Amino acid sequence: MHEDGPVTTARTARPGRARSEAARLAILDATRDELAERGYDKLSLDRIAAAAGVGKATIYRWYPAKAALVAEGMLTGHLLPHLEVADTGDVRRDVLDWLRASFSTFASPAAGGLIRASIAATAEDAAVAEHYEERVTSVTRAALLARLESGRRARQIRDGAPLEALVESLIGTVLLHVVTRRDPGDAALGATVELLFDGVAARPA
Amino acid sequence: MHEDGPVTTARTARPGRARSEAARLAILDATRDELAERGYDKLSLDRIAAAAGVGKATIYRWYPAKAALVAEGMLTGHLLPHLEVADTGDVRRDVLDWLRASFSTFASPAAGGLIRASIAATAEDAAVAEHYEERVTSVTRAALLARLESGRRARQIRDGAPLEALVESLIGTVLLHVVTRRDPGDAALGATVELLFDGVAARPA
Amino acid sequence: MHEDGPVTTARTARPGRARSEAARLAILDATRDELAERGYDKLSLDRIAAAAGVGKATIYRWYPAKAALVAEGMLTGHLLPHLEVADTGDVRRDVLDWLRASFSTFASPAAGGLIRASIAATAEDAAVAEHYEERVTSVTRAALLARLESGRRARQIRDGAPLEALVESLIGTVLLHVVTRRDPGDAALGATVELLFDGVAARPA
Amino acid sequence: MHEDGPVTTARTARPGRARSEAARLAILDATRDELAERGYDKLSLDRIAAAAGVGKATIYRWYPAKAALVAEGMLTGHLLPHLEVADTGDVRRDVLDWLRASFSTFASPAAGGLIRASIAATAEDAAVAEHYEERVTSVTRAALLARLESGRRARQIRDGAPLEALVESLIGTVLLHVVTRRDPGDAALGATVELLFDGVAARPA
DNA sequence: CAGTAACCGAGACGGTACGTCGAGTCTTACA
DNA sequence: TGTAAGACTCGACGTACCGTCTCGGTTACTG
Repeated sequence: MHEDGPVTTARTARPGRARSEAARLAILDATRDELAERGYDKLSLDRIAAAAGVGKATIYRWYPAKAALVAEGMLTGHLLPHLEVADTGDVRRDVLDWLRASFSTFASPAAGGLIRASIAATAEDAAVAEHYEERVTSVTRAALLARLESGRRARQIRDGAPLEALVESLIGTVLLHVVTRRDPGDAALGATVELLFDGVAARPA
Repeated sequence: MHEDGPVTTARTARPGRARSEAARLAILDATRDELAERGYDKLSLDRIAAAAGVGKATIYRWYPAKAALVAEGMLTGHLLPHLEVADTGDVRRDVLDWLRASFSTFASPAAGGLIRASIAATAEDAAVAEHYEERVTSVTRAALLARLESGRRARQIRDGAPLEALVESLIGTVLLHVVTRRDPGDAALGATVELLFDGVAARPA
Repeated sequence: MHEDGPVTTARTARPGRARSEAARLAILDATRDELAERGYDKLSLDRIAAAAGVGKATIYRWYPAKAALVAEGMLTGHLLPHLEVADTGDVRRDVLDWLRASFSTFASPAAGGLIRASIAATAEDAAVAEHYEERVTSVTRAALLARLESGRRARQIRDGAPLEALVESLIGTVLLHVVTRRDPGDAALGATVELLFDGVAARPA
Repeated sequence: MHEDGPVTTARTARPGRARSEAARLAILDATRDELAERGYDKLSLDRIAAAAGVGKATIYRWYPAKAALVAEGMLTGHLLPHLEVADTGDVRRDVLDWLRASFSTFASPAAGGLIRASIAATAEDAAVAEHYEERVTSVTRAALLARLESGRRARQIRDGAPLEALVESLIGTVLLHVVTRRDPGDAALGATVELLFDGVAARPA
């Protein structure tokens, strides 16, 4: 009656020197700095390696290509900050605050450069796009959707409202302004919230 | 590449050649093909020059850098198709049709690759972003806005409605799906139109 | 692209910028310095390119590989000095002087390093060996042979003497000492000349 | 004899696992194969380690550097075959046979590649050159010299003949042909022997 | 006979150099 | 004199090795 044999060693104990998590994190940090400073297509793996104090081969040992490195950085939160959606009880106000926070975050050169680099990487590479969707956008999407559903339960949002479409419009609006580098005034953000909650259709009297 | 007609008059003119517009158009065509096939950051001016039958110096005579070439290509319509906004009298339907046409256009690999390359170029380079906004987005923006104002005059849209915000949401929604390569079903497009016209707010009975 | 141009452009007048002879010479000079300092297998094309003020691609435009670069340097005399064989009327003395000059030349670190690097390149690569034989060894061989034949005409060397074998022995002796870095004394050089002229066989009384 | 405790470790046996002679021999065999196949400067310790079924650190535990490995391989006879000098009573014939055997051995691709790799290593590295001289060349030198002195005792070689110079010429001639990859005919070997025994000087009648 | 110290295969590490390719500039021959 | 062709410098790419440093694990001497 032997218990579990060497089965547990099957996965964790490879031969050879263990891979250095410290090196991996140094690479991601250096990548974030380079991306913020120079953008995606000016990214140089030579510079990243030098800045991280790492051999170039180590980068390729972890990530097969430049795009994968950027993708990994995004999904581990090393590159992009996470924005919470508050719940004050007033769903319109919480959505507006999220919009304001998003725009003020991405208005800074560093965060703006990072997000634009991520968008460029996403636009260039389908695999990166998938990572981005799964690990970044979907988190934001879910957070917004949860807040909206909470608002519906609070009877601030009507039953049957197209909440998914609302989320897409919110994120899309932010994305559009980030890409075109336009800064909407606070009034425009208010107008967006008005639009999404009240619509534009003429009301039958 | 074609021959200019009145070649025989060359004696009276200055020595040298006067054929330039054909080369310029060949460059733009080759750029469009390369962008659609390989994307922005894999764009090679050597390949473009070879494909256009043109010397590299000729490209630099017109465009100071790679980003400027892409920007110029976009604003002359060589890269991106222009989508009309119809006016059937029913503004909801016309907006929905524009959404459908946009998605079906960008779902094709060629047009999708082009628009994603443009987005990457835009995200990389502020000057390209400005060009893009001035010559491409603003055209679409104006066309949509004109249709919406026409709808307001027809009493299908209420006075004081945030039409600019609506336009941003529409374009942003399209942009988001293009970048993430997700294909919304037709039902989702209908939900987006419903959202933008009717809002989500609970109505006072 | 049409082909009704003058046929006379066939070989000498290619289109495009002419290849820079100055760059080629700078490459060879830098190669010589690197070889003398570090030897053949520590030779770095990056360093050569930097020292010559030349792009690495330019080196590869001229020479397909490291070995070919070294071979070309040798055959153009950029790497190895040429040693003359004097003709004072006394063939033994002239041969001895050539031996002395050869050893004193190759005893210096710079010339010794160069010749050893050339030997390493020759030993590594058959194509280099062929170049070396055709352009370097054969010149020395011919010069020595000419002097020996002149000595035979002066009745200092017997008819039917194996002059080619003598040349091989002379060059081989020099090569052996260069490779093993041993410095024969002057007496040993004299003994070599005595050997080659008088032989070792016992004489019938 | 009481104060210093661990002095007794001066015995041959150290604590810990003994070094594996089998691993050392596998390394030398793999080195020989790699050298014959690819030459000295393409030698890869990674490949040697893999071929020998040995960790790279084991190689460095035995040999401090690539050059030392090659040197050690040469002096243990793992890399180069040893050529005997026969003694049939006829010294001219024995020398000629040694020359023939040397050339026929080094004419084979494997032995030729090995000897050329050794020459390259020797030319590159002074320490290797010293090893080579001490353990390889000097053995051949001594064997040839012994045979020549035996010939002198048999009155086939005159007293006072420069035997060391003869040995240098013989080895140098072989070396020269190995490096330049030229194959002398049998007649040329005969001419070399004639040269070394009879000289080239005109004889006073 | 249990400890333990040096060994072992394996392979990741920081580096250096490779040979290729692309950007943007400059030069030559031709039209 | 403008254009194609293409060589130029510069610099990044992704790969291969070097020589070193861990890993987990294996002998074989020692206490």
